[in-house]
Amino acid sequence: MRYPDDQKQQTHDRIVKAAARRFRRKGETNVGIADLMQELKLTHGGFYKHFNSKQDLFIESIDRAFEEGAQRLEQVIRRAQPGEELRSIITAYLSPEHCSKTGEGCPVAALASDIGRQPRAVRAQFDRAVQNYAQRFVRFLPGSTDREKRLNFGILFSGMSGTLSMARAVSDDEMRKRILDGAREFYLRSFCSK
Amino acid sequence: MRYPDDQKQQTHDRIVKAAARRFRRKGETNVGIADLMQELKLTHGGFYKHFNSKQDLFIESIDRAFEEGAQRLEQVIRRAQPGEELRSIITAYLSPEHCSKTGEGCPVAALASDIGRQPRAVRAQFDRAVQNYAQRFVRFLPGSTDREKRLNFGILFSGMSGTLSMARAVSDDEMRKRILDGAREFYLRSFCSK
DNA sequence: TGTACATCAGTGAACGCGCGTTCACTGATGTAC
DNA sequence: TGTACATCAGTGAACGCGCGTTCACTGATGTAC
Repeated sequence: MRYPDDQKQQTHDRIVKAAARRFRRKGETNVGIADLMQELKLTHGGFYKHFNSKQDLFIESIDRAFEEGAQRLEQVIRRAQPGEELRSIITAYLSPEHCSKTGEGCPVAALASDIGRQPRAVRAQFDRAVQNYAQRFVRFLPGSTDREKRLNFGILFSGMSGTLSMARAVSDDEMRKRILDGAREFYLRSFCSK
Repeated sequence: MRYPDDQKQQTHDRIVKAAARRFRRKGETNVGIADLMQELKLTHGGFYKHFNSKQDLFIESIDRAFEEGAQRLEQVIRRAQPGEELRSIITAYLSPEHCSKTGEGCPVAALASDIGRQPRAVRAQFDRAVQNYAQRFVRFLPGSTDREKRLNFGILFSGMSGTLSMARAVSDDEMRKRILDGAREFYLRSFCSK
């Protein structure tokens, strides 16, 4: 073969990585295959050597975005004082940095409403990605049973994602800050002081 | 004039009303002018007698969606037992009915991430609409000052909107139910039992 | 070792299609005389 | 009262454009002999 053995896989990964960011930043419909490939110094024709359709790429991108998000979270946890893990998670999630970096941030906050409009195949992948994501972090949530911890995970993350979306939609900087600060205090109070 | 005096205004309103639903159901980019006009038995050319651009329609639709949302909420409040208003609001917001009716439901849950990607003009209108919406309901929120009530309003509604978006994105019916039920209990506990 | 051939990731022109927007036009009515 | 004209909401063909997808092709390399 004229290309190194793993070249195809590498290109595939580069496409998914770039797409995972673009989809979060611009939304599903506003990402074009040609633009995306051009960013990677490739031409649009080659795209279909790697994916059957834009939808397939979107599905893989969801997975990738959750994996990135999980790794970011694990880093936050590693840097936290023992016992302060959840506090760190909430503070990082509702920080101005996370708010401004949509493309590198939480896929739920960036894509939930897009995904709600997608066909079942996409939404089923979302289910799996969320479940896997949850599994890696439930242990830091309050609750005496696994069920309870999972429930709290869903409440906390879906709530924070809504706050983040809202903060991003708002145009006034003061208003955005108030939304983020208010919610941060609330979630810390509700989940970290028991 | 060949048409009744208020015909133009009426058509304008019909377009905005239909658009407010479509935008929420399908997302900003997935709504086409021609389809929208066809729904109203009109042709696409006439659209520009009423609006300068699709963006202008989107801006008016945001207002309209919030107004509809506010009226729906006021109806919920009117039907509630005195003192149970906030409880009714939370229960209605996180109900399966609201979850399944994206087009008729809360504009924040349906459009927040779309709006975050829009130019300033659109987002500024969103600010105003949210402020006005808040003003009509803050009195039902807990808090000893107006500032505190407003803060709680933002926390509660942005949180619930995230939960709703998440519930809509998920493909598994059981999972969706768990998300909604869990969050409903949580918000009732946090905001209604003090 | 040298040569002919097969492989296949990536190229770029072309496809049909739907979009937002423009514009010359229509035709029922109100108004001027 | 009758007629000519102005108005203007709505029509529908046409515009340029970008999209997702297809496909015949390229050309550097590995392999067979």
